[in-house]
Amino acid sequence: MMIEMNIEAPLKKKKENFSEWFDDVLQRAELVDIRYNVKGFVVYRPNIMFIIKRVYEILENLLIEKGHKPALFPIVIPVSNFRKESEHIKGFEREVFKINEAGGKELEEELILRPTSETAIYPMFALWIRSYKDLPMKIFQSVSVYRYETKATRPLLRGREFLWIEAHCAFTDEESARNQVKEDLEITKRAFHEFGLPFLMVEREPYDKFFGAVDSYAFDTLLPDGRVLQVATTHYLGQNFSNPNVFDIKFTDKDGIKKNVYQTCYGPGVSRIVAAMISVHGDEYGLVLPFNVAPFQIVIIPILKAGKEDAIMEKARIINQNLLKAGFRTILDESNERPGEKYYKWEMLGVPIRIEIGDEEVGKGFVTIFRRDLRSRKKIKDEDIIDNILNLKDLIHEELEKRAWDEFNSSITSINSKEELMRKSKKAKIVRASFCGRKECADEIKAETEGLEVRGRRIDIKETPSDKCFWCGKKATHIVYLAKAY
RNA sequence: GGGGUCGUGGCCUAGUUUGGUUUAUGGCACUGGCUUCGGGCGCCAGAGUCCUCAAAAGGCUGAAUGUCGUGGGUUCAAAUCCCACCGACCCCA
Repeated sequence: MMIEMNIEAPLKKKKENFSEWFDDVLQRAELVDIRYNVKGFVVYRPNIMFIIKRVYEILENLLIEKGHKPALFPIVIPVSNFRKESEHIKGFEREVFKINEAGGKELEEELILRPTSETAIYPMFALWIRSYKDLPMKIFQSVSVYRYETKATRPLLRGREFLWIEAHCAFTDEESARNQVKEDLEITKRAFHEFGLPFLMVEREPYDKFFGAVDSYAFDTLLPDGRVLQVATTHYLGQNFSNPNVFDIKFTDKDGIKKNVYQTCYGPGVSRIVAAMISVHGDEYGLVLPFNVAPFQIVIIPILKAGKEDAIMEKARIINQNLLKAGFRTILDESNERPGEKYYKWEMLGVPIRIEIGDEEVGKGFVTIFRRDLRSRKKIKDEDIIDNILNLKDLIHEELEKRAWDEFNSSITSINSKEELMRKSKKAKIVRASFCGRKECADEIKAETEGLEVRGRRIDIKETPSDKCFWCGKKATHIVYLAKAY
């Protein structure tokens, strides 16, 4: 049974002005406070930290399951470490924070705040790795990193401090390292399944690689304003960092010969993943969280009536206890607010399921179960509550994920020519086209289309291009996806 | 990197055009009370930048001084005009 509700929404529709909606929901749900007085830095408030901790937990568990071990490296890196890999330094030096003074004295050697930790971790790898028996070495850390972004900063989407996990691995040979990249992709796919987020899994074009990588792979998701957001990357580093001219990470192999390791690194962006979940699933009533991510999965609202308070509260407490025993994260809202006020509050925070218990529920032996995603109600008999929720949680997740993927897939438009692109450019969010692979072509596209970027080629499926590049008409080598990006 | 718009109590907003009658308008949120609860109801009252002083805590009262992002300037007089800085948003490269 569904009940139609014509209730004024606290937020505007996100499709009308995503930017405004996003800022508004961050404030109304008390997620981040942007008033901290340093540009590009925000305060993460409790409501979002509970979500962030769940995201970390999901990703860390997947990594640990695959044999990664946690570690924690210093936030400061000596400039001399940082300069060792020439491409790496070239890419990052313009956006690092530097410390050159402490205790009122100039430091002997300048330190940087990690923009990423290759140059902090790999010198230690060089000390730790001695034998092929030490390999593979798989280490990760959950930290914040610092980049002096010059483009406009946005809370969660692009900050000068952001949260992520970085996993760093070393192997005896190229094949093992390349397999690690595949494993990283699998981990990301599984995690994104939990998050209910759609993605494009691509290999970045050669000129668009991570600074210091041999090959770069990335996950892009799509925000409601039509721009894509890179939410995770994994890189095959080869021996770029391990060779004798850089960190010289070497081991003695079975054959007694000293060899340099092959490496990979992997970085899912936690701030951005949370931003994407907020943006993709949320609506004009606030957050909509996937069941497994939600810090609270079920909220129980007692609706008191004069003279019946005790019976109503007792039923609410019993049901709360039973749900806790069944393993759900629940909360019983016993505050003095009116029921309507509680509905708005918990809907804003995205709790997937709400159970309402009032006089009628007590008298007739049922509860009212409300789904946050559809905002619909059903009456469920007391004895069926647990079964119903077990069923409902899968259903909710399935539908949430499907809605997101449908929206995502319908945003991809295939294009055969420049003219077609210009004609459809208003509608097309993600563009699929045959491409020549030249950087000059990509630059030209970006300049002439208000920022459409070549994001790369898909790696989950093989796609055969037609013979001509859609833009320049020269020979096409592969199919790429293009989008405006954050 | 270039250009534009903007910054007023916790949040949003009126006032800026034409400097003075503003001890800054209204709403939300907040505090106390009534209301006792099926979508954030209604009514009453309060407080609402910061600091200092007097009075034994709190409350209350009174006084001086200040206040519209920060600092400086013009002026008898500045939220309002000018300059610089900081920050936000949008557009372009």
